[in-house]
Amino acid sequence: MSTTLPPVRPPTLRDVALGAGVHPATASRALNPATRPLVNTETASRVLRVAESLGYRPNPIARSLKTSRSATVGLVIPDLTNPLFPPIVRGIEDVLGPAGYNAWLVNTDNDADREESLIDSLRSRQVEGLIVATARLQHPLLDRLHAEGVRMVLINRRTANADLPSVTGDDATGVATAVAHLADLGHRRIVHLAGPQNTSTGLVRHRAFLQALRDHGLDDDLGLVAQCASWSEEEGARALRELLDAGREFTAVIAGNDLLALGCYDVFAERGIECPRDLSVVGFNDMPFIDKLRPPLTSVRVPHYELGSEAARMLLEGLRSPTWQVRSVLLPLTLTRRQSTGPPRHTPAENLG
Amino acid sequence: MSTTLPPVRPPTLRDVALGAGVHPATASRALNPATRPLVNTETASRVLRVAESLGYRPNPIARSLKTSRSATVGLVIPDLTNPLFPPIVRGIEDVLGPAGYNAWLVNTDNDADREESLIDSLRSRQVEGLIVATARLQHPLLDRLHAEGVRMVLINRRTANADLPSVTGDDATGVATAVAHLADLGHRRIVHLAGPQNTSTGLVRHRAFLQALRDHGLDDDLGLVAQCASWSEEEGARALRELLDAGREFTAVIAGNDLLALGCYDVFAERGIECPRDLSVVGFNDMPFIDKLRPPLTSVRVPHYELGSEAARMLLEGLRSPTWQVRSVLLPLTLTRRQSTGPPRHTPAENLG
DNA sequence: ATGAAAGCGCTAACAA
DNA sequence: TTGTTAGCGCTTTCAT
Repeated sequence: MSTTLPPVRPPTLRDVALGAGVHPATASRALNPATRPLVNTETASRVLRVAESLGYRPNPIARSLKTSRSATVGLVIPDLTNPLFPPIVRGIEDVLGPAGYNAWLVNTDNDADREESLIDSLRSRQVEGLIVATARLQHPLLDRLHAEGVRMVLINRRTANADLPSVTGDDATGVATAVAHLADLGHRRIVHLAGPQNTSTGLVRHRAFLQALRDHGLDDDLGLVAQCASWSEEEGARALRELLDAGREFTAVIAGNDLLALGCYDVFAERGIECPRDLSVVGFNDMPFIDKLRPPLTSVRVPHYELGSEAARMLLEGLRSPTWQVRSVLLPLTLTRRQSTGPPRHTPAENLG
Repeated sequence: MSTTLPPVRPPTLRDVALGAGVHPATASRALNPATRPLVNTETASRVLRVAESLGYRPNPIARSLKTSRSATVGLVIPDLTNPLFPPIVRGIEDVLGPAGYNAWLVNTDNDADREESLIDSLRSRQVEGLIVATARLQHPLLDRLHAEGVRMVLINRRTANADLPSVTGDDATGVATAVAHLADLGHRRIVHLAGPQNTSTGLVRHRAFLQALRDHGLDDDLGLVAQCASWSEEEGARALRELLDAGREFTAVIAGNDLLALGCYDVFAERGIECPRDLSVVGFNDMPFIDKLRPPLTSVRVPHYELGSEAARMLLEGLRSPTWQVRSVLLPLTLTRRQSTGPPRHTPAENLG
């Protein structure tokens, strides 16, 4: 004997206005802290009370449609399964949240088409800015977005186009520190597993490596660098095997990142190489759990959380000021010394008393 | 002497309609594949041509406002820095993408308030469903959402309320397999580091452990379980120390998950315990890079990618059919045997010929 | 201090 | 097959 109830529809601004006996426009003004001063204090509090009692929640979609804003920024990640990114995301969210912004994450899987379509979908949802972790040195899509005036900060990697604001690690200094550490231990023949040269991290670390060798008066013949096609364990293992098979003599390896270094560990096991007695290794990033390896990996620590928080701060600044002073920030890196580096087995003659 | 140009406004449906000489409604029908059959083939192709040439992109915000739909689902993650989740996300996106859906990720940081506000923000953005990885056994918020008819699938963990559809690993069987493996190796005194008992994974694994001990006729006094307050290395280390300090005798540890097992490794180093000679360890999840530990960790593999893809399929089904047959799925787990488990040092007397 | 009116861009009855 | 009309829920001139 029950009467049919109308479907429960969430209360709208109109309902609040009706309940408070005011026009929707007035209710809108009362509800928005920025415009609240425009309305009579008593009226305002009445509106707020009614809104509260009705459980009114403003509809952000309607608001976006009207204002073309969304209080949201998009986060473009190449591969979430890389342990690098979660701390970056955390850093970004910790800054964005208190500022009233949400972050929407998308995962491109390192696929340029997917990247374009995802960025498209974010933009059409009125995200107010982008934080992009997928930069390649040549990146027409990002150049175009920048030209269109899209608010955007690159993170972790940069493009060759220095007009795009970015927050990255100071890779060159990081590599120099790693080389200095190994040279101090007595190493004279150091090799580098270079990451993809179409990324700034791959290229900068590679160049800095060669420069550091020269600075320390170490051998810098090109045979001491092996190219990796991707930032993966497999490529790291392949590259190290290549150097060993070519009969190169070396006592230490600087890997372009920790995943490449992880690949080296596989080769150690495979070929009975003992680390660091036979070969020292340095990684890059100091990613989570890397200290749990045997031996724990010496790695150049990149402050990922700070990368994220700094990029978020920079973007917020850009969203606030219409004329945006573009900057690029390099954050300092530090070497975390662990047991994967030690003196070379045969101390070179020139180092003996 | 330049005239002021109007700001470049992205073309709207109206612009397309104007260009094609039709009414906006007709243009809308032509543009939407589902309604295209309603319009004259020639007209349709004309509209499409104009849309193409104008670079028209439908505005999903306006569409959402009108239709109350969004082609988007929300993904609620407790802590993205846990390596568990990236593969889950990948599995979800791989199913959602081809179905025309986007996923928006949010990170609750295990904070119930943050969780509520983020879910709120997703819902107000008209997400059509939720995949929730934050379930606790008692979870009033999720109960309420379910009661409100929100389309939702729990993943990895469940609530005590079995009405909520879920996709989880078959933890009980997984634990039984681990115990069987250790028993086969000759272990008689096995301890368990139990994860938080307010999560289904923590509780189910704990109970299954006790059951498995009984099934194998092993000792099951309660002193062989140590409680961990969180799924962290620190708690794992603390719990193991507690058992050792209490003078418990045991030859093997089943950790509630890999992070707890990682904590055990710290204690091994600290106390000069050699694994597996002095103590065997089994982890849970088989998370990335866990095979790179020394010794590589034996772990119960949870098929995270499949958890994600299955949950996504289930949710899509729910979105399509108004009457949703709620199911809960348990995916089978498998033991990945590595070098952290071996026979106990002293084979118990009853096992000697 | 408040109300009236218009419209953000789209879709879905309904009518023709 | 196409056009008319109305409205999703909100904000923002403009007028009072």
